[in-house]
Amino acid sequence: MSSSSYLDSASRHHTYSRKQKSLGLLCSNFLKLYNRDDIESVGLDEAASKLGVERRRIYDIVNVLESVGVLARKAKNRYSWKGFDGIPKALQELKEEALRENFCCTLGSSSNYLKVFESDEDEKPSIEQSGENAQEQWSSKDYPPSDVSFKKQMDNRREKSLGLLTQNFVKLFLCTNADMVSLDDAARLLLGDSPNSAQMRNNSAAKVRRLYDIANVLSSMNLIEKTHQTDTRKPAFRWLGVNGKSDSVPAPCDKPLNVRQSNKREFGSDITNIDFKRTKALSPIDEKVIKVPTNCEASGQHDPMQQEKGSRGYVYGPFRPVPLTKGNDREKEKTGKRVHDWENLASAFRPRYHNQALTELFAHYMEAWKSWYVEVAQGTKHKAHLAIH
DNA sequence: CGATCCCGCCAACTG
DNA sequence: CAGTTGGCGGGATCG
Repeated sequence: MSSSSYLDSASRHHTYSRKQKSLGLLCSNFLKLYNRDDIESVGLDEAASKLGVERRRIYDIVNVLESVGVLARKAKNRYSWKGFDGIPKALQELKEEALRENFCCTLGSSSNYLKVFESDEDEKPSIEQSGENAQEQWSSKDYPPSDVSFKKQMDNRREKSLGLLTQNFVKLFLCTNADMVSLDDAARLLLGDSPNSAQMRNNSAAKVRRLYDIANVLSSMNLIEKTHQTDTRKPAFRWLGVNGKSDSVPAPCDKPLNVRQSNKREFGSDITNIDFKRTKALSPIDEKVIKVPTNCEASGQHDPMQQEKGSRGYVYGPFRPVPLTKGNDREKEKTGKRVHDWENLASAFRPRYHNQALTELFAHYMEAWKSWYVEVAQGTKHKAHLAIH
């Protein structure tokens, strides 16, 4: 019962908000749900139902998370959770791989493209067993050991995968000395847009969609930040690195500053993504397709309406302040204070508000704002002329 | 309008 | 062959 109230309220203020279903938000929720030390395995179905989204969406997230080392494919329907701790290593490997492949570039102006080759294999699973026999790569039970077997178009599919795209996207940052890349450049670079081959895969537009997808989940992890070129207003991405603190990125030289520390991003109010269809699915006869078992309290809850815009489009969902925790550290607190057992709760029924996380987030928002304010106050356009050019 | 990007069809890949 | 993965791009939303 009560499931109808969703539709009811949805149709009432027929306000379908795309923001509430964004990949980034979903990723945040995914992270909130699994980013704890007692997690070591993640099931796709499990995640999908807990988060209240279709399976397809989980794949999107999982793919990019895996590319960054947060997850590792363990088996069908199963991923092992590495957590944020896995990121540094993954990035390191990506960087090495990039160098090895001469992925590096000069990222010139828009007229300076460069192709991104993908030699053969991609990254190694994770563990490097003194590989003298590194032929244990992905799948391929026993591919022809003979020669490279022409082309080896193996993974013709993987060629254009979100995962690979993600890795290349990240490599872009790891290799470049400027940590800001515009959307177009990224698209151009990752596309392997050919110089004169006219209507080559002109789908740059199509690829851009993927880029947005990737950017969204990467953003939700605070690895990057969506912005725009300081004067061109052109959309761009800035590398933030692992948890705000510059990680192992080489380039310590140039690039003036860049207060790389802005934890923000609209984290959602509700972990579950109730199924408010887009306005179309008005299936006449078809029953309401509510996939979430639901029946949590279904009255006035949810209320997507009450969110207020932050200074720059960051929305805060309705959160519920919690007495406990003054948390100042995200991701794995040192003071192993055993909070609630959300894991269980989550299993029992759909979790709704993640008090603790939200509280922490709020603190971070404040912090981020402060730093921004300072940053802005001290010469708005000033640390701008770096990046691309 | 153009920039974003969600949705979900359906093909490729497993098992 | 059924189930799992996940390209791909139509078209709704956002700004």
